[in-house]
Amino acid sequence: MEEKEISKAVIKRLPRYYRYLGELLESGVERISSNELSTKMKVTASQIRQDLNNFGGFGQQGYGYNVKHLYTEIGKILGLDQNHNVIIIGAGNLGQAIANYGAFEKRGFIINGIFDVNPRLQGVTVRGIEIRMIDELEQFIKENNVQIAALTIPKSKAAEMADLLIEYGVKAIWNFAHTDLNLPEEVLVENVHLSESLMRLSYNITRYEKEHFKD
Amino acid sequence: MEEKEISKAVIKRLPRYYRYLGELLESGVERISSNELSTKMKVTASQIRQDLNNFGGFGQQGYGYNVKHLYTEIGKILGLDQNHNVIIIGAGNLGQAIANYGAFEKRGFIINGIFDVNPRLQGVTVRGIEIRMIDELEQFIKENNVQIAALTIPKSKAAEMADLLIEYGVKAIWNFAHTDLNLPEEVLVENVHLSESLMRLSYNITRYEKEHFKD
DNA sequence: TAGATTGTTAATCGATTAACAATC
DNA sequence: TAGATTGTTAATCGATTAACAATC
Repeated sequence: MEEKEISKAVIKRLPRYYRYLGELLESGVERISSNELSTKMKVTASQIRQDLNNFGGFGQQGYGYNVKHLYTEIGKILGLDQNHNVIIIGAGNLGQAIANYGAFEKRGFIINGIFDVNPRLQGVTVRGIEIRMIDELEQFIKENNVQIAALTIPKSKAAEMADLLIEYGVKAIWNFAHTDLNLPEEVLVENVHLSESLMRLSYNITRYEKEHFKD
Repeated sequence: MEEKEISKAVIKRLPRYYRYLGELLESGVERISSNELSTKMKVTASQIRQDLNNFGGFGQQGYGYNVKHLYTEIGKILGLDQNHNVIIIGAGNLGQAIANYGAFEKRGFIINGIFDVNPRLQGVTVRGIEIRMIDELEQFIKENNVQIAALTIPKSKAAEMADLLIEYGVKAIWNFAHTDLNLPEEVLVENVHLSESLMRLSYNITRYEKEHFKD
């Protein structure tokens, strides 16, 4: 069975579909057409149909899409029907923010460990999760089948720590450090570069000001 | 003078160029060719030259690009040569993480206020910045010429708060709430949807597992 | 059956890469 | 001047949108 490669652009949009469908589901909507959804989401109906058809025919001519069914199916595609064990490396504000955000657990992302280098934090708990020291890392990853590590440490330490995490068996890194990690191809990395996001905002402010107050 | 519209794809890449050039500068590199940079950044040299030429001819034939000069120029394009006043709405872990991240100030993003609804936090300081109550918001925005608001509150309150911020004069919103804000066209919004980022990671893990352990 | 809406092919648009003349 | 490398045009590739036959 030849799996056709799904483009990154499509994958990037999937979680947003999932979010909108979840909200529709909550508000009791049973079915929706690509056209109605396109109005809500401000994308073209054509794109919605094209995107969904990458994964199968979820709709029905003359009817549209069943919200509950589509929601479930996209959830499966995104792997949200399975649990993922997550650890957080770095118990600073950002690490704690992630640990405290309950909605992740609801989606199957189980945070079962937080690690830090600061000995003062040893044993402190965040949302019931004990902060551990790095010397426990290897054993913990292996014993708890940890798949994802959220990396919320300064960039100076990030590359080294990422190597270690991969060596110990982590499969994917959610990287909040402001640097690119150079890891083997099979390691999955999702970067969250907040400073880059802020710079894009700054670019747009600057351009807007130039356009409107040029003199 | 007719400004040609710069594509979003290009703008998205600019901060990454800026980061790499900053690192080169720090390590004392004086000049670099599109080819060398392309190797470091894992993009094509052609793309680098095309991207930069949207903004002007920063290079020199036979020489390449002067690192210092290019760094400065990209900084200007991104608006990092000017200060931007930022407030944070929501003094939770995420809000505090942003407040505590010193590198933003270095880039001209001056955090001069943090707001929350929790009266217990009134007067508490984060990195020397006092947490204020929402009833002070309007006056504060106007008196301090606040351009950017980082929105780190639960999604149930986000839309309403965003409307308020715009009404009070904020020009741009850095949105961390897991929802889309429907604001007037001229308001600039940069979304950071962490749950969507995590879902993309989950998608890739799931697909990877299917490919390698299909049976 | 008539109406609605999908799934899918074809057309368009935009972004990336390749190529090379210009020029330092 | 010869070599290197840009700036820029042309070619390719991929993603989005439009159109419509299939079908519920």
